[in-house]
Amino acid sequence: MEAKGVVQNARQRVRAAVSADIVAEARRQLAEVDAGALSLRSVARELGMASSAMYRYFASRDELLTALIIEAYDSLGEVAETAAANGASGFVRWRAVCRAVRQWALDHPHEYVLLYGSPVPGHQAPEVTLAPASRVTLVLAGLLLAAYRSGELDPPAGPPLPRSVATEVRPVAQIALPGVPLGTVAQGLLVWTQLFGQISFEVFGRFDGIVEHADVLFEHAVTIMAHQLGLGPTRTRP
Amino acid sequence: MEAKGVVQNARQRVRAAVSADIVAEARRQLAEVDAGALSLRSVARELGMASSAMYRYFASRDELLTALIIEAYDSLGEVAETAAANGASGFVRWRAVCRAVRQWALDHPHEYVLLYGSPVPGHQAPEVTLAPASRVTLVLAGLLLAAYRSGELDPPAGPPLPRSVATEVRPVAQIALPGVPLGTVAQGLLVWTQLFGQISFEVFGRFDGIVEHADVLFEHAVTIMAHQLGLGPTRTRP
DNA sequence: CCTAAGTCAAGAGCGGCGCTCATATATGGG
DNA sequence: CCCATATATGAGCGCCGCTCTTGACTTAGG
Repeated sequence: MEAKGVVQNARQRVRAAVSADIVAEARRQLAEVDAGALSLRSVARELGMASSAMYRYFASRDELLTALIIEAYDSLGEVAETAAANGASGFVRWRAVCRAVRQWALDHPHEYVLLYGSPVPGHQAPEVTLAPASRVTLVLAGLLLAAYRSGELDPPAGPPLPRSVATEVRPVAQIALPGVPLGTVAQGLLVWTQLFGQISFEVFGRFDGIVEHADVLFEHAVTIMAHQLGLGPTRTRP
Repeated sequence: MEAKGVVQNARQRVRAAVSADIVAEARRQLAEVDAGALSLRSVARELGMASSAMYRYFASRDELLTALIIEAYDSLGEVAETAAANGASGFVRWRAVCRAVRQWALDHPHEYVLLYGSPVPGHQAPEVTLAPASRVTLVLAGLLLAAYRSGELDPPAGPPLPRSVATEVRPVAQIALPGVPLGTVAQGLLVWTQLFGQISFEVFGRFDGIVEHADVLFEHAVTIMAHQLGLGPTRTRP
């Protein structure tokens, strides 16, 4: 067992560099071609190395895709965290995160598809992606929790929460939103799917010919969702 | 120019039959493998014909996929239309359609992915898919319109509708929901994305490890969405 | 300093893919 | 019946992911 410091010997150093180059080139190609069409051989060709040499760095095409997925999740997660960092009210922070996630999706459509589209042919999300994948979700949950604790949150409106839903939602609440009313937690889950449903429809082109300015609808959706969460902007000053 | 009747000569007859066989076999394989992995050669192999013979029936793999997409849209559309056909109230019909669409998605996950997942590698939705694709949407719109006309619909609640959203939504309203308040139309669009966002999250496995019984959450989502539309079950008898 | 171990890139090769094309075979209408 | 025409075939091209052998290079130890 050796001392594991940041300092690496020359071998590890060049290995890490080549590995990074491969991922970078793959990410570059992902901007031009979709994940299904991304090929190891093409990446190798562009890097001037034999395709077989790839397998010293990634055991399979799947593993390279996994690296790209992690990178993308981290990129999106950072964007979301940055957006959530500042903001006078919970609503403002919520809106900032929504806008940031949408903008990232529009800026990196192929990577968004990689994360939130249909599972890539044959690709099963491995364990290692779970943590980076949860960053965005945790940002949203943190936002809601902070708003609740600062008393910004209206109690859940609308129909009463069925017992079955309360039971279903309780574990989530205990882990991510302790103390928050279960009705609000349930709304949080619904809003979570709605947010990504909205973005996915736009990125996947499902609004084409139906909604011309998706940004206008998105802004409205953000407001409505905030309202559903009890995060209305009208309540900033009681 | 010949007389175009239903009666076909033997050539056309066998051609149509073979074509149908190809689509059927492809659909069968789609239940086992995802769209990206579906191959012409495999279908041909199973049908006992040369792979090159496929190209007499479908100009490309893309065209076969298009045929499958149309078939799937029609299958889903019919399910939705059937579900919407009966029901005492708008809410009951709405719920029936939601449940039917979800169930179809769970029963045909690969086909659902084909329709509502990320666009298949290189595949651009061709003109011919537009009509079948809109069947489900039209069912939902028809439902809403009928509920409005029968006076079942509560006026839109929540924050007032910004002018920009009203402008954006007006064309949709004129085409599909004439007379319906624009606030409700906007809600309709949001609920539309939310419905498929919810189903997509479930089919794509995004609830794994977070929500155990997605059906419970779905039922709740259906209720909440109805409430947002002004279709609450509490208002069935004024 | 020289050798043995460990690491790496390269190239050939396997089977599968979409797709094309020249060629052979039925088959139906005149 | 005969021939134009629709249909089926198999070889082949250039991709793909992936494996395996081979040779070269770096590193560490005697």
